Amino acid sequence: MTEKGIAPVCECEELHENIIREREKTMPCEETLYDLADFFKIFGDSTRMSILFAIDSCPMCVCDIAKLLGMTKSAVSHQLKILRASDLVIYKKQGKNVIYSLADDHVRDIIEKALEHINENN
Amino acid sequence: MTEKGIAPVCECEELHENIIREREKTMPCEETLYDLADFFKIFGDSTRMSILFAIDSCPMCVCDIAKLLGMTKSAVSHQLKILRASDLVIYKKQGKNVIYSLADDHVRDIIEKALEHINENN
DNA sequence: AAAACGGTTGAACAACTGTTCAACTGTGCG
DNA sequence: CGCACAGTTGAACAGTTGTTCAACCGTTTT
Repeated sequence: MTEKGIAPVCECEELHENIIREREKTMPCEETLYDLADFFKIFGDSTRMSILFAIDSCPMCVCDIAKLLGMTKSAVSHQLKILRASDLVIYKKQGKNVIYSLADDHVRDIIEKALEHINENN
Repeated sequence: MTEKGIAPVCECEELHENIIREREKTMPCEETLYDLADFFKIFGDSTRMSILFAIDSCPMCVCDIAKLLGMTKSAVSHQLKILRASDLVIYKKQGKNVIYSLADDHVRDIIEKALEHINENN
């Protein structure tokens, strides 16, 4: 509560005030921060991560994804909707089936980097 | 419900069964999937994203971060704890202050890739 | 020693998120 | 046509998550 308001009371104010002002200029706009967070939120679920790995280099229909992951079609479909909305997957209809595949290589690149970090820090 | 059980009833079973079996072998182990998701979950919050940008190339104390982002010290500290646990930030004590900075360059790389994707897809 | 400040922590609450369930659409086949 | 199946969708429920609040610890200053 004491941190709020126009007049901060922290004693180090005079010392670090310039640092804060400096940083304020180089900070990305709020919209970018939200976009970034929303983007990463998609990857922050093991189900969606599984789906991405499943269809990586091997397009699959919803039914097969569900069977592979041991989930209901409904649950998979809900997650695919989210992945679609983020342009991470594309799909094409093939008779009764809907075949999903990865949208582009960014997904692979990002996951690659993440694996590097995880492996380095056990 | 119909999807569960040992005997899948999906008609396309015979056709795609081999695809599923193939994919099952190349799927990462469950632990890796959870680790990946947990890792990305950290980035999936605009507050934590803001903190990462704030201390990027400019180490800051908790108090300054709080003032810069217009948050309480408590809220910032809670998030820093999560970032610490994921080895994304490091810190050193300096008198009364605790100075936080980015742990390594992976963070920058990953955010870079994400920005690419976002900018391409509007 | 006492006061002041930076920082951390746990509990509580509100907001969000993922799965389930049931109902529905659309395509293919007998 | 009518049935079976693939897939989607909205509501509901349970589990998770982020912020607030209050109390606390450690260091510095007077």
